[in-house]
Amino acid sequence: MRSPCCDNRGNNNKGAWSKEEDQKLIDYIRAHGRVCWRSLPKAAGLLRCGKSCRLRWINYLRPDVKRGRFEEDEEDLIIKLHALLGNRWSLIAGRLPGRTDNEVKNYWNSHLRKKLASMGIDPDNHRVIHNARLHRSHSSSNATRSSIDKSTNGLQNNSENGFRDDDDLNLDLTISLPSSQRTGSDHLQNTASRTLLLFP
DNA sequence: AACTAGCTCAACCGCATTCCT
DNA sequence: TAGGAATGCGGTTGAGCTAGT
Repeated sequence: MRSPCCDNRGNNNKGAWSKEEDQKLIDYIRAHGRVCWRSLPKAAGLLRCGKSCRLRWINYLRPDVKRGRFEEDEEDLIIKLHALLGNRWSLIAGRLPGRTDNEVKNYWNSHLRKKLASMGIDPDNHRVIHNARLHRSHSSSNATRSSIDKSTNGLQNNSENGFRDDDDLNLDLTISLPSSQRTGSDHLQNTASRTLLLFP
């Protein structure tokens, strides 16, 4: 029905990007700005599909991409946001300047899932596993855990907001983007009355 | 030194959503 | 308003690296 967004006719490169390809993409975007991704590869002389170029730019080549280890406060923020938003990686990443959705997703799956599990918290729904052995010896784990307790249990028990104890955490939210990305229409709005301001 | 298991992360894939005519 | 094109998103894969045996 719909034609594939990438024509896999066999003349497109796949796999890791070479330095030359990176440079071509950087040079082209510097010269022309962000144009149509579909036409970019041809115009830039790249044997890649537009999707691949977009991903490479957003996740790796963008000048404002922050690389390296996640700070402890970033970890806590990811955990809190995941408790509220679920696997909405792009929304979570939008709250972490310089981080990409792919990076956050990878970090969640490789580090934070295990961290929460080791603390006796189900990483999928952020609820305490009652019969789990809790490891409270690690100080950062304690801090993280207590923050999660506040954010999740606090929500669950927030009767004045009308939340029931068994309310699902997959809430509808009103979320404003970081100021650098915000536009007049750039926000998600829910029609229900449950509005959580994630940050004051 | 050689092998293996586990981990990390860049990249791919397919579906969903938005945009445009 | 419908339908196709373009873009965005989240799940998954696999290559490369490292630690353990």
